[in-house]
Amino acid sequence: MGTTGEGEGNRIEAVVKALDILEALWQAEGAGVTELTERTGLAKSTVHAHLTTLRSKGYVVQDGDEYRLSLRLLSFGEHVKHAEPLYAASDAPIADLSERVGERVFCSTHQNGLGTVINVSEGTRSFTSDIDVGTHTYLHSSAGGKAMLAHLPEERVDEIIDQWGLPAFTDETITDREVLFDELATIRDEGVTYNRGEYLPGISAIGAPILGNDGTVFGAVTVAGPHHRLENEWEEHDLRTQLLSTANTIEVNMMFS
Amino acid sequence: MGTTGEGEGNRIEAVVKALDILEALWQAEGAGVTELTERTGLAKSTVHAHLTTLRSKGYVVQDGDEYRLSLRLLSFGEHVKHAEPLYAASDAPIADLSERVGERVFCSTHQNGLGTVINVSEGTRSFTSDIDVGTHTYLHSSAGGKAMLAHLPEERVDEIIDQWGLPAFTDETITDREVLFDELATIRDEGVTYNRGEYLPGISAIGAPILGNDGTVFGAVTVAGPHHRLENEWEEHDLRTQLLSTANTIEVNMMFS
DNA sequence: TAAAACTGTTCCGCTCTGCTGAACGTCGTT
DNA sequence: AACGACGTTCAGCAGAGCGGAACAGTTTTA
Repeated sequence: MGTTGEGEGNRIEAVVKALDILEALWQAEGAGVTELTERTGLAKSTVHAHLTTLRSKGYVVQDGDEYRLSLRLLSFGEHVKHAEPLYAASDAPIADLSERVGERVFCSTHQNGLGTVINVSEGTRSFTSDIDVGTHTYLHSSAGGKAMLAHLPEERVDEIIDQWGLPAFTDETITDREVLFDELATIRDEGVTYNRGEYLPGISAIGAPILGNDGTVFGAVTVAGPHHRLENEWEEHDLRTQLLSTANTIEVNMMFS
Repeated sequence: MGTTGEGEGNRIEAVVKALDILEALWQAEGAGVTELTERTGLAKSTVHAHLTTLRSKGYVVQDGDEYRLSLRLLSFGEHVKHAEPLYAASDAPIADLSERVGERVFCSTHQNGLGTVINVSEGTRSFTSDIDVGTHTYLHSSAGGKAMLAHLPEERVDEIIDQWGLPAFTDETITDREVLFDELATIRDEGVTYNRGEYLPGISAIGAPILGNDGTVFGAVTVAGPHHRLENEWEEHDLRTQLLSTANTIEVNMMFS
């Protein structure tokens, strides 16, 4: 996932460097000073000074010659999760849906033009994947993401494309602006989106938006699974109706919070 | 909870300030520039510059005149949670225990001389409390914390007391070094710890350590609930045995990870 | 056994940058 | 219309962050 975001002129370099180090530490799942100098391109002494600072504030722990992210970050994560109304509102509904269909169901929202998974309910037959709570996704390449894009103002969609582009993950990924806008139009008619291997080969998904009274998008619900299995489900159990029902339940929950 | 940690001489001030702002933003659950200047004691323009930096890196979002922590922090939180072997190892066992006893069960670990709750399983009769995943606790005032202290080297316990002190939360909190060490000795005999309103009035808890083969402590399991209810449970269902069994299950799980 | 090649850590000086206080623009209120 | 609150911008000085090199360990190599 892209690291920068925007240019935005006057940033405090020291803070940017500290955050770069945290991100590198995250990717590396723990690393030594030298490894971090390679990953960040900073001087060894600079990395060291930052690590000392981060450790003294409790965000990093030192374990012999290895530095790792500390559990301090957990409280931030839990905080933002619970601060997001969708988290509580989606908890029961997605658990219910995943139990009925047996597949993985997740609820995501958008921020800064990217999607973030904020709640996951495993199905009994869930495949293993790298999608978990906290995962960031591009909006154009996921079912839930497209469902959200379809209900954002068109100029906002343009901004997002300008900022993040339309990178391809598989041969099926939509990379053309016009094609995307066409699909968004049909989504608004049908109420749900499909994703057929546009992000991961062989993995399909169905997504529905979660809307407020005034039409603003709060997020999306997505059911994901292996391509063939989902196609069957879709016929047998009328997945579309169940998904819309779940989304609607979440919408109602959102009104009382 | 204390914010600093240690003196540690040469810290990068800009980074310290950025983290202070993040922490203030966390406490305030979103705030404007002016509120943050009051909370942090920094100049308004300084706060603004930091917020711009944090926003450009995606850690903070701006919503009109209010800044909030972004969902970006969620990926960090989930990362450290899953990087901690205790998380996966405790998931099933504590769910099982909380189902049987009906009370809230949580699993915590220690880092930097503080406890952190890394997994919670709600019981059917759980009371509402501010203890949740990510919550930091002082080790001397919680059942699980004392269970962990009891199996740390004595000099390490001294260090921790020197660093964090023995602050009192209720009249029952242990504030005397000798008393604490006496209690730690009896804990090692009995295998479990009790907490009778030492952190929250009227709330009791029972904790057991999670130990490795070589005797090192990985963490602790704790059952918490209203005082009178827990006393009954304790008699009826022999909570101590069930708790030790759960702790042991987690210890076994830890060996295969 | 010695030395070479790694680590993480410290030191010091230069330059650049982060900090501040004040001024600006823009809302909502009185 | 004047006021007060907010977030934002500006400019200049002092201090602090940065990097290169030297230090102190530990493991690997000859």
